[in-house]
Amino acid sequence: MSEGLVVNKNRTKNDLYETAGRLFSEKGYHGTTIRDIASAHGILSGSLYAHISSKEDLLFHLVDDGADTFLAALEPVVQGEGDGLQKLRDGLAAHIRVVTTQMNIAKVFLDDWTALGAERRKVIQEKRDRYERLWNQLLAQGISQGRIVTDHPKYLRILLLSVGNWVYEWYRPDGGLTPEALADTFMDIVLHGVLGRGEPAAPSGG
Amino acid sequence: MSEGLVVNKNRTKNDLYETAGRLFSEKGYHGTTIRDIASAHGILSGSLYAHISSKEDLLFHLVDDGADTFLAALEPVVQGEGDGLQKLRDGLAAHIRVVTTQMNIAKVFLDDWTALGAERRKVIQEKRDRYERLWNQLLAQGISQGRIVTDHPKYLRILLLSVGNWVYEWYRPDGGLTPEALADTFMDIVLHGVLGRGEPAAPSGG
DNA sequence: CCTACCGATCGGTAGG
DNA sequence: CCTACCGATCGGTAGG
Repeated sequence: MSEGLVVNKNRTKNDLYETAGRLFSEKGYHGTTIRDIASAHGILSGSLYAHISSKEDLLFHLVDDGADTFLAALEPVVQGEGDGLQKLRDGLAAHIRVVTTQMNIAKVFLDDWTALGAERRKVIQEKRDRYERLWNQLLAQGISQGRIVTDHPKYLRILLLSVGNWVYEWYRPDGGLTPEALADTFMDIVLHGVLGRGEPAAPSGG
Repeated sequence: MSEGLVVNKNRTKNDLYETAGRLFSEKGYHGTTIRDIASAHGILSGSLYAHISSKEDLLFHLVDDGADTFLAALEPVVQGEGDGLQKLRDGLAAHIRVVTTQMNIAKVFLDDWTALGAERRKVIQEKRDRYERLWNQLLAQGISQGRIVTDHPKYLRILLLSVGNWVYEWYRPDGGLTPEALADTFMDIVLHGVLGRGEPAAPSGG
């Protein structure tokens, strides 16, 4: 019965990653000090090294976790059966769901991975490439089914990922659209276009 | 006649801003030291302070310059006469032109402005708000002319700016599309959509 | 996880 | 723009 009172105990490594992720997301990797992280975690800076071996270790863990999260969200969509249009929408929703529900990890993955040393950056670059290939597959499926028609699949991919990535810059969890509603809204624009039937304005003086 | 030999002299403040902009863009504000900048500029770190009064001064100048550059590019488009569709395309082209031809300034403006102190961040926030309002005006013009039809003008603006901003993450000046061609490609997708005439896949087992 | 500390580097200054 | 430097803070360690 007294276990409800046990707070601030039994902090796990996950707490530490969460704290670091929040701070890196807010102030960037280089803008966050070891002492910031330790202080937010409620310990002294030297004590951090009982859990990690370097600041960059912390960054790599978060970035790698971010990469895996995006991959794990998209892979079942690409491999699934069904209509290519629906799958594309599901892919965008999966991406936006990661960005909105794991905003810190997504932001650190997207923004701070370049702070990694060459070797670890290469590991992440490979996962980024894999993620891009998954998107190409997803688009290729919709195109081969005739559900998507475009002369510029590459720029359609760039457009979708741009809009999906940029979500972390403006999205606020409280009171906004759900990730699914967001994906639907963006997909509606991209699928049907926004061109009206109005005529071009007459050249002035004509 | 000997003036052709006078090199590495007469460095101006603009050289310094360019150097700082390049380094901030590459490694971020916090990832760049005063000594990095001085060294790339060919002087010692203490000598920088003959030109600037603090590292944050340097950042503010670059970010503010970036804000003004985006505003100056978009304002004539919004105020100009003509077809709302063409103006929207011109607005996107103007934005992408800034990002691609002044990539360092654009990146520092978009990425590093949050490193500013509260007061200066507020100055930039106001210019960001102004820029957003300009985009809303531009969209409203196209909508009132009936050239643009959408239930979600806010998300159309977000989509266009997302795709415009993210350009700095992947664009490489050599061998890529021109800013105008890029804007045309993205606008084509957004105006006409990419929905094919294919039928939805039949439910499996149906 | 703390005490106590390390060498290196940070942004910045005085005086020329 | 250099010489010569400052106090503060950085990431990290030894020993408990």
